[in-house]
Amino acid sequence: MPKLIDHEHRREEIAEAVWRVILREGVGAVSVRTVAAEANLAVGSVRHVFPSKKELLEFSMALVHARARERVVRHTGLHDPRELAEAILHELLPLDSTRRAEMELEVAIIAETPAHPGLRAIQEEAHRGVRAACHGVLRHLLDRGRVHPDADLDAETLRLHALLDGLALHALTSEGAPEAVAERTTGVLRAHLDSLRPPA
Amino acid sequence: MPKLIDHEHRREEIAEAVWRVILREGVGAVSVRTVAAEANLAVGSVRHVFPSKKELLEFSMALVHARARERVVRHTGLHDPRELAEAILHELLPLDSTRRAEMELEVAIIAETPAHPGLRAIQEEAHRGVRAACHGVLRHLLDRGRVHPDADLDAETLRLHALLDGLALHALTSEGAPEAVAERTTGVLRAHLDSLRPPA
DNA sequence: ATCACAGTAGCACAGTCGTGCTAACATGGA
DNA sequence: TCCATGTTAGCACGACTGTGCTACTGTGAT
Repeated sequence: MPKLIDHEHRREEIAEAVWRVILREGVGAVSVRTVAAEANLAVGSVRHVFPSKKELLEFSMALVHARARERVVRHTGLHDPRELAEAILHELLPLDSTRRAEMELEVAIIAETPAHPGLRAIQEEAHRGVRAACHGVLRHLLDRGRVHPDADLDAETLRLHALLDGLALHALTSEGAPEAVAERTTGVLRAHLDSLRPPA
Repeated sequence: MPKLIDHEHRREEIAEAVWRVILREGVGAVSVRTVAAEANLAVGSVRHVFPSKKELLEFSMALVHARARERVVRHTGLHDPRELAEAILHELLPLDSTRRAEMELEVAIIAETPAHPGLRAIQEEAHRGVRAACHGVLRHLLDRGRVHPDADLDAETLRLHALLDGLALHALTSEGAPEAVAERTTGVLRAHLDSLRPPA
């Protein structure tokens, strides 16, 4: 038997190279050659693991969502419902460079769907995941009396989800120091959750 | 004097060809050649008006915003504050094919900024415009007693703006019949404006 | 020591890209 | 009628693209 390579690990290394290229030069700069150079591999090696560009791109984008999902579930043990809510929702906002990169990649995915229809399903699955997270957070808050009992849970889920993604988009495109942007973003989210509380 | 061409008109025709290419095949498919073909012009004619691809792309994207702005200001005469608010905000949501196309182009602009830094300023100007529209709408509602007088106008502006763009993003990516999506989107917005009203 | 074969390296092909450039064309003022 | 010139048309260049393909390398089980 010849030398064996951990395929999954290699695929993730290459996907991360794809990410770096997109963040630095945009999706348009992603090519088998640029990615191979970024990963310090020969083109042949990349194509050995990803036979076509389509698979390269789809795997890289799906991995973005997988990583985010991992981070979110890591918070599910928190007890205080408000703490849990903010921890989970903050994972889905571009508050540091890692999460910011994820959001930039998310936009790139959406923008690329006309050219790569295979990305649509990947994007939709992530969309449903975030929606479910919003629903879960609100349900938890409602059950613990932190949300007005007359609230329409489904409607509030739509509103929170839209607010969350809108804040994410704005944090991505707005100018200013990262800390100031993060502070403003979390402030809006905090105020929104406050506005859902039952009267004291 | 030889044949004269209305340059401004020609530029808009070409920009609309750029839009069609982006919507059908993605930003990556925009090239001097594909755009010339889409506009039924020779490459030379396109390059006569837009000497480089950079200018072609930047003008096309700026025109997206100009068109949207035109539509928004057309509503400024409305009397009822709530009617005015919804009319303006609806112009900024992808509720029909025209506005949907605009939102797709908006995402393409954001995704292209790493590759074309000149688009950043264009995007930021549009961002400030929408923010100002949200502020104006809320100020108007507040002055007419349709918003709780204790409300923090600046904070509510940030929240409404994020909600609006989040709803726009979701209307863009969500599956389902366009009418159903539009109904759900406007419903969330209506509920949000209701939640800002002073107690009866 | 041998050798099957996973992994690496890279050439070749046909196609597209942006841009510099020249040449033809057509038209309105003289 | 004639010509200056705005407009159109398109060739040429070097660079880049995705993919098919072959040749080489190194390793670990036999």
